[in-house]
Amino acid sequence: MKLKPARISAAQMPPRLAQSAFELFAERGFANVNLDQIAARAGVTKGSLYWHYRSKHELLLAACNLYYRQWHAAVHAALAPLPDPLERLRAALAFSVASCVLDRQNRMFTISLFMLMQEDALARAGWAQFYAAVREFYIGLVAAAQAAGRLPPGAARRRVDLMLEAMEGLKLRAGFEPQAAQPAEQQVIIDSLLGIFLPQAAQALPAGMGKTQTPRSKRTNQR
Amino acid sequence: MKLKPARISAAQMPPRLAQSAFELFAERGFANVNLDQIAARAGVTKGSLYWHYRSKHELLLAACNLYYRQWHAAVHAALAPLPDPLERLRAALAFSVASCVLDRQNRMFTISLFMLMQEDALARAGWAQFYAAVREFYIGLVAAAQAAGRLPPGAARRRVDLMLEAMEGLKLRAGFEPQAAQPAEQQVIIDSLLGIFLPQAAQALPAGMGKTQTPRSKRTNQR
DNA sequence: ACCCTTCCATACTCATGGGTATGGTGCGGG
DNA sequence: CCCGCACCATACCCATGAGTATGGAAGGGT
Repeated sequence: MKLKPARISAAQMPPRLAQSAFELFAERGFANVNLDQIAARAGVTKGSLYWHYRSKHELLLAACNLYYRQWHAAVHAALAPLPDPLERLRAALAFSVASCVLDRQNRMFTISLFMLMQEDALARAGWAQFYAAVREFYIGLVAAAQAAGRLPPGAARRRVDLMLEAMEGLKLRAGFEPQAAQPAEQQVIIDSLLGIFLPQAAQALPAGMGKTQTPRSKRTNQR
Repeated sequence: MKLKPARISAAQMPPRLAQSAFELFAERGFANVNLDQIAARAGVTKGSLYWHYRSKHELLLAACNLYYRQWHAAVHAALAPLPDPLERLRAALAFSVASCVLDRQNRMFTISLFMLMQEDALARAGWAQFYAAVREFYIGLVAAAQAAGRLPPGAARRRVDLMLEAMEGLKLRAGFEPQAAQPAEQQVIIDSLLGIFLPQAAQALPAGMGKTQTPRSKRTNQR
């Protein structure tokens, strides 16, 4: 790999370590990676690692922030050449599905992160910020497509929320139903998610809904 | 708690240990619970634990299976007194949201389990079976409500899939947005999930959604 | 040249926890 | 009565891995 142990500037050592950490975390999960392996992948040892980071926890957060920044950069790069609003939305969905749902390593990293978030407020805050940014990003895409008449108008925020929740659910499902995570399924998934923004049953449904009576039952709220 | 160390039949020791394991796992996550604590909660020590289970992994799976059985029993008990199909669906959603989305301990257990599934085929198979059963259960409820004219017909399977994925996504979101997991939100969430089965956009708006018109502001999406 | 700061490698400490070895206790049956 | 098995407690082993102590090499300033 590395032909010469050509001096690596110390200034770029922290991101290099964070990158190594991210790759190993994505491969095996937070709990199954130790600091020696991370340092080794970066071409150094634990002594160097502890000079740049104070703890494994700090490195964990650095790896997360690295992931957030790279994800944003990649999705913006994927959309940059596309002018049409609907195509931009479709491309964003395609990238999200390919990276977040179908990619095993990304899933491993994310689920490890969700586990960490259960007990770490900083990790929670970081993800919350990332998620909010992604949400606003999608709302903007949908609003643009609606304004251009490429999507039926209305309820952009709610539909984006539903879409993101469904995507997260799909991610989890892909973890235990490998057949749902085949690359061949990508287009189906994208169309399905896109269908959330087409509420008019334009999605290959038998159009037979005559009675749409609203339920008015009383609720019993046991448990 | 336990007034007397009154002999506990050895036959009920395995489920007792599995129950203790489940409670501790739900409290702190798989990785943060050791076998001594599990045994102590069951009123025994590790020697006894290893007589009934061969490894922590085996106990893990037993705790999962216990959870699956208890969940099925609880949801069926909640629906038993309800005759109306739509009320049954609503009650099932209420129970699912209360137990799977809003309950912190349940979330902790589930996310630990998803982490475990990434590397353990048996855990994956167990959850896949549970998930399939829940899916069929909901499809039955929806189909019954549709057949009774209480829901617009069509696409029961697809909508149930979308609903379950959204619920899983909500679970994850509740983990890092505590304000979305307040008990007060329960009814909003239930109505929102129920709205998936009412494709005509007749769904009540979730709170905090005053302006439903399409925003047309330009946004700069840096960082 | 010299020192001093930065950066990194080596070798250690030490807590943790899964798993095991072994010995004890209660109880049913011969 | 006592033997033996089922069941459980105690004490141990030991691999793992985070964190630390320490010393050495590189490079810049004076």
